[in-house]
Amino acid sequence: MAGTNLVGPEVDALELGVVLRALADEHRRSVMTELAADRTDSERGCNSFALPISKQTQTHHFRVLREAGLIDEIDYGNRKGIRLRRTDVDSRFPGLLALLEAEHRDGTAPH
Amino acid sequence: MAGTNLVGPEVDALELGVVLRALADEHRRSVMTELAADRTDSERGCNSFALPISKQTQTHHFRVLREAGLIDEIDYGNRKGIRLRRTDVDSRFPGLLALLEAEHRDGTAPH
DNA sequence: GTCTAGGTACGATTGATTTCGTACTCGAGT
DNA sequence: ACTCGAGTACGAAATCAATCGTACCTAGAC
Repeated sequence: MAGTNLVGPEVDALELGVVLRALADEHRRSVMTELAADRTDSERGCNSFALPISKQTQTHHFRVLREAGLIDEIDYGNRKGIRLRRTDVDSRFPGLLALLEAEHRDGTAPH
Repeated sequence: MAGTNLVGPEVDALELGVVLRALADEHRRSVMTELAADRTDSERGCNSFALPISKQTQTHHFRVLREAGLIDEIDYGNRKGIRLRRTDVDSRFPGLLALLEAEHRDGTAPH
């Protein structure tokens, strides 16, 4: 029941190159802009992002985000939770999440 | 003698995806971190960056940076100048250059 | 135990990106 | 005019990244 947290790099091991390569992909960036815009930092399901790609490819993208140190993945066995590593990212790359949050406002249709 | 400025996108046309893809490459990012760290924003020669790649490949990388809107390229015919579009980048993506500048401090050997 | 929904492992394919070889252009200097 | 240094154009090779098909695993519901 208590999911196991899949490992990612420590705060001090975060590398800008890896992070920027992770954010270069449109799908991964759309995930990150949503996470950055949600200030509650609540855990989210993997398929709450409505990505127009197969589940195998989603697995790949979430792994890239985790290995870049941007998110935590919590493995429950038959499902998975995603959470933004906001404090870590903010401390290592201040201003980065603000850029993504601004992009989310631009990319979200006004309602 | 007065070089012609090669065209890049207007400020409002800068796209985060294009910018992040441009910054994902190590060589292009090393150029950008150097430019971001130099607060005088002086024009620089193309080969003042000591990139360990052929000149054809350098041409390619500088073009990517220009088309992303990050730099201006001034063509003098037999040589070329590079200048950071600091105000444009700062106004469209505030905080981005600060991230690159911080990376320059980390990546520069202490002397 | 069986079934099902969500996720992963592995491999193959496809597409994009980086890189460079060859040939060419341009301007400065002699 | 000739040469030289710096850069570009074009195309090919090589490398890397995104995508998916098939098969498999896991926890929960029945």
